[in-house]
Amino acid sequence: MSAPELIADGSAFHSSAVDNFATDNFSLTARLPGNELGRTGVLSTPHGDIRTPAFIAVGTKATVKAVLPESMLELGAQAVLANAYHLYLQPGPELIDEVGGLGKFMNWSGPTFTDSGGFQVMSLGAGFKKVLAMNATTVQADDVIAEGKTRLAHVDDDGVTFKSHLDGSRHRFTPEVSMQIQHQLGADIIFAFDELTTLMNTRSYQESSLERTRLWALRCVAEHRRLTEIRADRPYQALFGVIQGAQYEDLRRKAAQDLGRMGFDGFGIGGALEKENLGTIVRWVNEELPENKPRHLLGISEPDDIFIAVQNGIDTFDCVSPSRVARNGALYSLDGRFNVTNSRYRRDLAPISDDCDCYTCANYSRAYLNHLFKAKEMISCTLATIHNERFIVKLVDDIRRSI
RNA sequence: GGCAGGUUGCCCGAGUGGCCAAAGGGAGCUGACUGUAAAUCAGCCGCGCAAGCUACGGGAGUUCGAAUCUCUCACCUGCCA
Repeated sequence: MSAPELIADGSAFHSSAVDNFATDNFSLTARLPGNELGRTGVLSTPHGDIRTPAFIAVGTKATVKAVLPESMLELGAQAVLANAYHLYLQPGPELIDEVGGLGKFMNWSGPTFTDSGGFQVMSLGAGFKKVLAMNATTVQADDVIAEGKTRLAHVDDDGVTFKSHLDGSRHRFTPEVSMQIQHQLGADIIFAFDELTTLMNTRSYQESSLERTRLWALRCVAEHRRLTEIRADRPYQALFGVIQGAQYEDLRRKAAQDLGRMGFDGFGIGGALEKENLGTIVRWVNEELPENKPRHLLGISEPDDIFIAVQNGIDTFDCVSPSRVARNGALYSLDGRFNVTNSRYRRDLAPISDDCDCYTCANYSRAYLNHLFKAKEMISCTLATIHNERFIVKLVDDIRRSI
């Protein structure tokens, strides 16, 4: 479906029946042979199509850090994901609404996503980022805070109270508020407000949290419908529900069934994902979700994770890792990730990765990158990010072509 | 020429009798980073596997014990001639 068609179709979604509310914005184009879940497709948005599987670059504060939008386009990024919490604090959703929405504001003409602020419930709250997708731990507690950090978010059944990390001011997010902000930001694909737990939480906390997220999902759908009708002149924004449930099969399957019936346009899979169980957890969820809806894996993109995710039916995913890691001097190559700051690259005139077609590899050596990082030159972040983003985009392109 | 101050590990710099192989930075080395409180964070950082050795400008002393006190030499920095 082309963009104008989809906008025209928007009116069709204003019917009152929840089940008919969602868009028909996704079409499957191929399946991974001998595999029930893996597939390719096209996800249509008012700002263009996304060929899936696709890596969605993260630009939290309406910028992929250190890189121009033009460079992102050039390296093949299909869409960008920003963050409602961060843009709410700065510069404020009213401003972005006024100037014509996120894409226009940041000069990105392609598709855009916004995350709901749900991630910040965890990252500013319990704050143990380490248990997101990495090593599990046997310690279980419901109120652990990373050492040396002050808790900035408190959850209750109605919503979350945040203390701004910028100036300490208090803010309140509810499912409705998140929807309102995301409608003002105007991204093509927005996410339901959810609570992100960690692997540290107890089973009983996971259960009550999941129920909270389910009720929030219902409220998000209702508020999204209301706002969509009010703002019927705008391009339709697709709403994705977020499946939580941590490492528990019954909770994951139940969440997928529950949200699968709520009339979302697509789904995000989020929360505590033990790296070793990533494929299994994604499979549980995708076996339950409606097949004709896009599935986004939130916050995952290490190369090995990408293969597993796509095999198990993921269509899109986003991740800060390629850009964050790049800014810290870690670069992807065919032989794995390495730190260019290591002294052994001081005189290495080879490009970062053999067989990479990115701007950085075409023009610069490891030795030069090593120097730029050592000298703390800003361009180091730019060149390294361009490479890592291209590396992941190309990897996913290659996977898509092979399906 | 006189008076005063100074010389500490790769660099800057704290330390003025034992708790000093010597604070803290920086540099160097390594690691981490998965819906971004991140151009961030963490560890190592005289030699030796160790017992131990060598170290606070050089040398000589005082003391059970000196980076710390005394003498002397060298160099540096102020101010006065």
